[in-house]
Amino acid sequence: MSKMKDLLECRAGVLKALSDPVRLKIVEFLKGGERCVCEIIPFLGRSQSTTSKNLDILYRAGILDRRVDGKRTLYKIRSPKVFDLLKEVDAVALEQLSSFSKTARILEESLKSK
Amino acid sequence: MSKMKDLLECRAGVLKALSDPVRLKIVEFLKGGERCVCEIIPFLGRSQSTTSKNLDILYRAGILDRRVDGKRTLYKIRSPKVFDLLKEVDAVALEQLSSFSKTARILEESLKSK
DNA sequence: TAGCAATATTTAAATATATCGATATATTCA
DNA sequence: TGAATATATCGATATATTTAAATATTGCTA
Repeated sequence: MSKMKDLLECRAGVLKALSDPVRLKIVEFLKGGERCVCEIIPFLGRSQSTTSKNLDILYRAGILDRRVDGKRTLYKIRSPKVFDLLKEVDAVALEQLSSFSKTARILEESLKSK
Repeated sequence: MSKMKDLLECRAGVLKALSDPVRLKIVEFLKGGERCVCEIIPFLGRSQSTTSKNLDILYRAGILDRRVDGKRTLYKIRSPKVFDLLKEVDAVALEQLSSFSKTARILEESLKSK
């Protein structure tokens, strides 16, 4: 009965793909819709190879869709459910960290200013 | 204006704490309510020090609460919102991976048998 | 076809993470 | 107080991750 183990591995896969600020930034950027890698690179401010690798990680985790158009590659969010997920992450971070004032204040203000 | 950066770091913190199968297993176990470390150790099947360290990671991420009672330490889920979060993770994994049949089938069956 | 442009992939180095055995710190109890 | 128990912390090691430079690949365009 390692069904439970498999479930936990799947969950961990999605969570791990999202647990990096650079990749979260990509997800935020793609909120605006499909984007070319050539637009994502300057937005991230990382090297081309780093950007490409992080996009690939999100793609293989099933979070992004990819489409080749000529010599461009375009990425987009596969399902808006990711945003529901992130909303829950914020809720957990907010509620559960509200005692540890510093982090909570940062979060609260970040959310307010949206 | 690195508010966005801070927000992303907070998110990444919560996500990173949860992105490990051992720690997800702890969270599942604590669904049953508050538990003593001495109960968690045999359940996990990891060393005492590993167990203690993983509990600490979840505690410092604000996901678990900790209470000392005599020579025991008891841990529990700080807020049931974590389960909402994990539900969204499952939803993303399911929907977005359903094309990659293998992983999806594993997940689907895991969820069915609950 | 030659050459350029956009991406992906490979490689290597730096950093982070997971794990365990050993040791330290409390707390209870005789 | 001293022994026993429960847990945390330290130190070391193995593994994984992140990143960037260099290289490879693919599709345009002249």
